[in-house]
Amino acid sequence: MTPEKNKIGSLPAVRRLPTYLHLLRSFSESGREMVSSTHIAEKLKIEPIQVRKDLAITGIEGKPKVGYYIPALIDAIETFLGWNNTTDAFLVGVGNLGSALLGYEGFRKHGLKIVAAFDADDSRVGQVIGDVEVLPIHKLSDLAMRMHVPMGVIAVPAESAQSVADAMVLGGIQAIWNFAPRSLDVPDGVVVQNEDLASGLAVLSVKLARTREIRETAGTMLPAGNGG
Amino acid sequence: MTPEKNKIGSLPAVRRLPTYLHLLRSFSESGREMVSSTHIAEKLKIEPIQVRKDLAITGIEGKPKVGYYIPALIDAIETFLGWNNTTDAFLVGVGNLGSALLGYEGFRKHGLKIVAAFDADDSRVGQVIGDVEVLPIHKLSDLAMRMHVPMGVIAVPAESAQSVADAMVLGGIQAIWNFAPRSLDVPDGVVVQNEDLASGLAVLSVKLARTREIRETAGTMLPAGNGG
DNA sequence: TAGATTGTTAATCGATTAACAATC
DNA sequence: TAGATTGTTAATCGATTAACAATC
Repeated sequence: MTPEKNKIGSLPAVRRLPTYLHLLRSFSESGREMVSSTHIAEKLKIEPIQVRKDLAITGIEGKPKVGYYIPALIDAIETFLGWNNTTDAFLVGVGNLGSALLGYEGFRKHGLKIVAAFDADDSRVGQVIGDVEVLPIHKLSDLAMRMHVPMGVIAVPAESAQSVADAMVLGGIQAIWNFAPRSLDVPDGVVVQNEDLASGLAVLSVKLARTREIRETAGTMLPAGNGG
Repeated sequence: MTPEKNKIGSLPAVRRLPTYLHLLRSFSESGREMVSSTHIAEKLKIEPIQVRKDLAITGIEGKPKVGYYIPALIDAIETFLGWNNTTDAFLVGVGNLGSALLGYEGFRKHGLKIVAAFDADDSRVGQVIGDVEVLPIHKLSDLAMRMHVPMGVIAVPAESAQSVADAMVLGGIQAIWNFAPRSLDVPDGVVVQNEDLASGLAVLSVKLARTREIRETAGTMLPAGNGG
């Protein structure tokens, strides 16, 4: 009954929440007020029951026959994710990916504010990317401690990821968003989210290979393709 | 028995394969030849049985008591993912993220080669990023058709993602790696992999909130923090 | 009211984990 | 040989889907 009990929600459901949020915001911008699970499901090509189950973890309640009140739903998702409060973060590694993350305005809408960037490469130190100056990596721990920064983003090569994580832990950082393709050793109480882009590519590669097989098999089974 | 029957493997398992691959390559570089599931599991902090199950989808077989022969294992994973052949791809949208993807050398190791980039913004057309010149978006369909490009990468804002997908489909592209935060309408036979960075951030945000709750609860239950 | 939609409770499905025989 | 590790078959766990009573 009470919204937001100690529900955590299944992780797959949590992963889907930002997708709902995007859609709801676009509905909201086009002046819409109410939406049903059926309609959301159609747009996202999933099942209505899954939509209702997913939204339930935020504590929101809809109205039978009517659906959900969009502003309340947006607020419920944002609150559940903690995205209506800003979380400060340090980013380490201002190569291609790091610079892209630093320059991405959209994180603001996700409550994430990168307040400082670091790099081990002296030639990058002093650069200003986005609004942020790149600082030498050895200043990270101390600064994180003094600023009580809760989150760190790792965008360095695999080889240096662990040492960066160590520095973050030393600085009291509690959550690490890790874009380096290797697993990190951190003490209990520090949470890590690995974001290996190669995972998505792996799935896509396998799917592509499969559709090709199907296509070829179909080809040998028919007299001829309906050629062009 | 025969390696690579029509096994597809569970998607979560496929997502983990690149992680194994990274680790195995680093073992390989340090001159190692054999590895057991136990050892892989330790490094990645997962269960040995999961490692064996995951590796089994590639068709590889290990030897009792000894483990797996690393070069064969690397080859099996690469073959399963199709990463030992190069897949050509077009990338659309050379903003922050698009440029980062374009500049990322590591995709070569994943069999992905971005052979052309496109943008709707005239001021970006003609720029050279990585080795690739940025072309006007209206050339995409025709060029994709002539070059038989199988894969497209979408790195444009949500609003223009669908029209880019349409152009890709028109050009005969069969697999779309979509970094725009919205779902795409594509015909049957075209596969889409959505890569919404916000999903990972959502999970991390919820985990962080949870650890904080635990910390605070623990705080109220103890006489005092072991201060500093 | 009648009907559409929610939210709960149960059933199914798939992935992970456990147990253990086979084997080098 | 003895023992460690694989790979198979079974059990558990969790997420998705289905069925349906509650309700605006």
